[in-house]
Order: sequence, then structure tokens, then C-alpha cells
Amino acid sequence: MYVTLSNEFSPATRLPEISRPRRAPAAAPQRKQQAVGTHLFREGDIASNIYEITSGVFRLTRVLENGRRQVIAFGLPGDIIGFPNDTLHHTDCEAIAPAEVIAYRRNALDAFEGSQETQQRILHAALREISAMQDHFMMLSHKSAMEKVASFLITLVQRTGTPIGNYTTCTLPMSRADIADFLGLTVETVSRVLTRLRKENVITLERTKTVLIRDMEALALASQVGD
Amino acid sequence: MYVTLSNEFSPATRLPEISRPRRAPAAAPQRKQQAVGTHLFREGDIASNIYEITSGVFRLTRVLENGRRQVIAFGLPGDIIGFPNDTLHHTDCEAIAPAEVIAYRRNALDAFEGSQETQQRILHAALREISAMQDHFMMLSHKSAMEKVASFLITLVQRTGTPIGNYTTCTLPMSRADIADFLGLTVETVSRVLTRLRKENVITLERTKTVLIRDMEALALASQVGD
DNA sequence: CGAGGTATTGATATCTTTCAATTGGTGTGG
DNA sequence: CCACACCAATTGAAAGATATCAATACCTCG
Repeated sequence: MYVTLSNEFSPATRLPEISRPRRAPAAAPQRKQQAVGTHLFREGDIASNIYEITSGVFRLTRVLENGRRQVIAFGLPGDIIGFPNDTLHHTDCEAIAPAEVIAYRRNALDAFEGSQETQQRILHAALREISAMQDHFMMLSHKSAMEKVASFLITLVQRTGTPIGNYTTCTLPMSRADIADFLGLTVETVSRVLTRLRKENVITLERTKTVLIRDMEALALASQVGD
Repeated sequence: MYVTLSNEFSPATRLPEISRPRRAPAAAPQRKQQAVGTHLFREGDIASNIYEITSGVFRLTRVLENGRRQVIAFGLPGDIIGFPNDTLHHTDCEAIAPAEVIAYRRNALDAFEGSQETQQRILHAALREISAMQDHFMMLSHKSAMEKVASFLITLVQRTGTPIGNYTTCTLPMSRADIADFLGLTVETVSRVLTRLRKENVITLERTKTVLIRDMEALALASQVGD
């Protein structure tokens, strides 16, 4: 799924290129613009749609009993989001960069509704999602702060980075708090790790939201679990 | 999914009772016994089947580059395991208690093969799995060692426990190392937490593999994320 | 009964969090 | 256009939690 931070494994929940619709599905999917700060759906909403992100970035969150928030994932172009648990969405989903999605009717999931093809697409996206999340598990449980942040940067750069000369640059549309919540760290720790990477000339930070990878090799090394 | 350790949310990937097969699917599913210590499948195997566990316990693991092992999940009766990423299995799967499964042909997933009904069942199991894994995320990232172990015990007891008088008992078919790997802790920490729970008269341990819950309320309390 | 793996317990080290202060960036109104 | 205010990010010092290293106790199986 989305930003899963496992360079070593499968490349997140993206639709297989091959299975692009070759004919229009029964109920035509709907395009939808989504402004920054607005919710595509909220936890508990009736899941009437499933969405494929065509551009922008979404943040999927959940709120714990005690009010603390967990960032479940970041949705990037190509991802499918909004898998319902039953009939309800189980996360909040907010655009953190101007986004566009394609909405598929939820009951495309139900037998005899929606094309077999759409159903296939979604099923396979779900299976990829599961695989990706399993990768993320390993991340969360067995990696140090440095390894987590480095992995996060790598994944983000791989999926949204743009090359500049020999280097690659990439925007961090999310706040430090978002990153921290996603990785299971605190803001301070994330900040400290970024500072360290900066001081070691692995990355450069411009205006806190833009990162330039100066030494991808070192970053990759830092993301590896050191025994 | 399997043992997801989120009492506060959805109850893991089990098939919805309602959607039990009402008629035999095209290709009849196969029953299969699985002895302790034997593998149902291994990472990298071609995923020819998907399995529904009818009894026993499985351990799903993955191996990291450095040789360390991550326990992705424990499969309990009612769970569906073996979701393929593409055509390959992405975890090892070993029985840790004498088990029995129903095997469904993998290509039941592909359009026009297998009954629509089986496909539905699997799709919905996959969706539940995703939801359950998201719960597990929160576990791994925002809970302390005590909270993790307590949550783990609760889930296990809820799914496999047997009442004895006012108390409930339950077997831990997995080793401390398995539990530690699953929760992202070390064996020592798991052991220390169990000892503490024992000293506080919340649980009793008999022969290290059997746990008796003496104070479920206290255990539930210990599993809650304390601000 | 003995051997070998598994679990527990203890002491110490390491990492991350927490608390607190400072700096930096952004937007608004004078 | 600058100044202020507010929120986000960084930095520092100390506390807390878990990991690591090491030793001992406990099962289980030949």
C-alpha cells in the first residue's frame, strides 16, 4: 500500500499496468478533485466508493481511545484507498497535497455488480496491500529510528522524487508529526535523525518541506537493519 | 487477520458467518492435515492455493536480509492465510499446533475461474485482513511492552481460550521468541512482562506454555494505551 | 539421568522519549 | 513592507524504557 517503506520488497499497492480497463465498466467511474485539508472520507463514513489516486497525496489516519492519532499510511498516485471493512471506512482520509482521484462504486465489490474486471483490479490491489503492510510490519518492529526515517525517505523519493542532475529531490507534503506518527516515533526523534543525515551530508533540507538526496548509497545503507 | 492484537477494533480476518458456501464451488476445496513443524508453504513458493484454517495454529514468518526473522502473524482457526502477492507466497507458514486446513485453488481468484462466491469470500477476507493489519499497526507503534503483551494475551484468549470456572485458560503454542518477534520485542522483555503479570496476580503460568487469566479486568487495563 | 534447548533473572548499556527552551517560517494587520 | 503572533521544527538535558550481555534455572526428550 501507499508509503510502505520497504524498498526490499514489493512496490506498494499499485495497480498492475497490464490490467488497465480495456473496456468501460458497467458503472462509469467518477473523477474527483480534492483540495488540501479536505477529507475524502472519514472513519465511520459509509463506504460508498473506493478510490484510485491519480495525483496528489492523502494521509490516512485513525484516532486512538486516548485521543492520540495514528497515521496508517500515505496515499500516493497509483494507490487504491478506501478499502471498506464492512460497509464503513475505518480511517480518516485527508488530502495533504492537491489531489485527484477516480471513484469506483463500492458495490462493484459485490457479486454481479460492477464488472468482473473492476472486481479483479480491486482484489489484486487488496492483495498487494496486504503484502505491503506486512513489509511495513517489519519496519515498525525491527528498525531503529534512523533506519525507519531513511527507509521512509527512500520510498518517498522512489515514488515521488524528481531527478536534479545526479541527485534527486522530493517534497515532504506531510508534517514532521505526520511522519513521526506513521513511523511510531516522536517529532523530536524524527527531527534529530534528519539533522544527523544533514550533518553527515547525506541529505539537504530546504525550507523543511523539500529534501535533496545527496548520497543515495549512504541513505540506503542507513535504512538497512544493522545486525 | 490472524492474531492482530486489537481488542478495541474489528475481530480479525474471519469469514463472515453468513457467506458460508451454500452450494459446492466449481472446483471442490481440499481438506489437508498439517503436522507440527511442517510447512504449509514457504516464501517464494508458487501460490497454488489459499487456505482456510479449520483447526490448529500456524506461524507466518519472513526472513530479513540480515537473517533475522519477523513473525508476521499467527493463523488461528477461521483465518484465511496464503494471500499471494503475485503468484508467489510472501511468507513462510509453519504449523505450530496440529492443524487442518481447507485448500482453495489459487486461480479461484482469477476471473471466470472458481465460483463468484469463493471469490467474494476471499475478497472480503482480504479486506478484513487489511483492516486488522491496520489495527496491528497501532499496536506496534504506539504501545509499550506491557501493553503489547497484554493485548496479545487478550486476543489469544478471546480466540482460543477455554473457560475454567470464573477464569479462562489458554495454551501458548508459540515460543517466547515467536511472541517477541511478533510484537517487536526481545525474548527477555516478553519474559519480564509475563513475570510481572504473574507477580501482580493477573495471570498464572503453568509449564510456560499454558496461561491462566486470573484477573481479566486488570489485563484489559494493562493493554490500554495509557496517555 | 543427562543434555540441550528454552525461559527466567540480573546488571548494564543504548536508544528513544519527555520536558523545556529556542529558532524558524508563514500569514495577517497595521 | 515591516512587525507581531502563531504554529512547526529544531535543539538540549534528563529520565525512562527496552535491548544487550551474561548467568542461572527450567523443561523436555532421548
